[in-house]
Amino acid sequence: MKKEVRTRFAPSPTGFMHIGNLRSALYGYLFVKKNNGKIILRIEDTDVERFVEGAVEVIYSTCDQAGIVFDEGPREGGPYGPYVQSERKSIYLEHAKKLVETGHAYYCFCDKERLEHVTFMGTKRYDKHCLSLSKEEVQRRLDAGESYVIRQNIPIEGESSYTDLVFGEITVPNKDMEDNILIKSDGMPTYNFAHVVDDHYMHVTYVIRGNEYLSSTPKYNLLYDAFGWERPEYIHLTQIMKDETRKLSKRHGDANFDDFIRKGYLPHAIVNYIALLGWSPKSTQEKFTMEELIENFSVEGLSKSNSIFDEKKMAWLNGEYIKELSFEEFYKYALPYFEKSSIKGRYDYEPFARLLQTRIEIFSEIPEKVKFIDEYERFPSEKYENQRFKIDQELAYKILNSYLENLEKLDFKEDAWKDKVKEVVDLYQLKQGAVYSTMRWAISGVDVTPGGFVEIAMILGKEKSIKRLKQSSIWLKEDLGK
RNA sequence: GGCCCGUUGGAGAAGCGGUUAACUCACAAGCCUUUCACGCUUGCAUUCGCGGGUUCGAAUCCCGCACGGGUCACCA
Repeated sequence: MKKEVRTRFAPSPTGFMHIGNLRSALYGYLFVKKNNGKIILRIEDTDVERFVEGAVEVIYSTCDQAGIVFDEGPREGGPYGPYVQSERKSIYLEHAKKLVETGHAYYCFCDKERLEHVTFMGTKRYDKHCLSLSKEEVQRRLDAGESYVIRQNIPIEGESSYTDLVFGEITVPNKDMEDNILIKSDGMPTYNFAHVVDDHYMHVTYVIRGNEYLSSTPKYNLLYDAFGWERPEYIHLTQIMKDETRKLSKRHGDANFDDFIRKGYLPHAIVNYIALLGWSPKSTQEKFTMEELIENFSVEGLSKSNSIFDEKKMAWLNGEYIKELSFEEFYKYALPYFEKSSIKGRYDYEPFARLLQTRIEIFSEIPEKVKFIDEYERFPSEKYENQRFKIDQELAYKILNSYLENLEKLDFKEDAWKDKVKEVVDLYQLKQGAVYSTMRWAISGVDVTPGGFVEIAMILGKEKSIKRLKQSSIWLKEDLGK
């Protein structure tokens, strides 16, 4: 009978959710949903010094937004709790003692000074010094209240191997593995030990985690063997990199889920993007709903080499999702960015929003795109040149001046301003685009605007529009040396 | 440095002994257009880190080298 698929996401509460972490959670979730299994959330807080208040909330809020739901965990409850390691402290000590009894572990009383100079088999490793202590000696020192740790007793001979579902067979010589600490002197277990006993008692059958554990996994398997427990399957995940040599980490900034949300990314766009970073579907599909990700996920598609994070591609994907939003949804997301922009409270946002929906990839572009409303600065006259419409500066100058003629008398109505364009078109026998292109430059002074000349003029109002057009005519005249 | 893992264009990647080496982003060119953007079309690896070998045939199998990552904590 095939064993039930159960995996876990086991972050330590550091206070933020790194994008690589999120991806591990995602893959675990996809794997489990695809195989009718369960995913549990376990908080690994055995490092008392690094604990951050509110960190568990950050983990949950991130996963909630990302659409990752756990079957068991501190919030969900479940039959194998508690799901927070600090609440399981006594279990670990008890199990470590069992290992001591069977000779798979031993007490160690070595102090820091000794540890600093110790070498073993030519390397700087613990030398099994305390392994040779007699039972009585150990008991005596324990009774005397000496500080101790419990170390795993790893054989010196032979080698250990296992099969990882993505990397294949991994073999590590036993002599290369150190007798690492299972129980720290503060009585807390180390990761190395705690996760093994938890995974066993939580019936975890698939361990999905970062590949920094790839070569230490044999040690953990030795622990499973020592207890007589069944070893789980392993799926080790590659790293997400900033560039070829650097990991994407919080130290470099911008790697947290929350940062991207704040920048104006849609949660699902982030999820979709990171799903594709290190995993590839059998088809050429790029956009996936969560259901489709589940449907298509398979460990064969998992990559064996690290991937470099490319925010440009994520932005593209985000833009695709933005275009799909209904206008109401778009407006809801966009609103805070308008509130942060220079037009805050002075214009109706809606016309801008309508124009912007197909023109931005991330919401944080909004303030920038709207800035031209207040800012109008001299720009190089070369900007008027347009190969397609065959415009040079000379022609731009003529167009501009013809347009300006009797402009004050004109009604400030959209149609009137459009008719004026036609007039100039006829005058010089041009394509409409030539006039619009010139006028858009003259009135905005920037490369990109939401909407064309007439839309901008309507937003700016008659007075401001005419003022800008006159100004641009003066600048152009100067540049032409007239 | 020892051990473990990896290496296909600028980025993500498909490819699993015979393909014109998919596809997406980026980039470039062109088309369309009342600007910009969207959209559309085309281009972008004569070659798969390098060198050998096996084979009629290698990105795909084998060996060596180089490069990159991971790991060697009372951190996880």
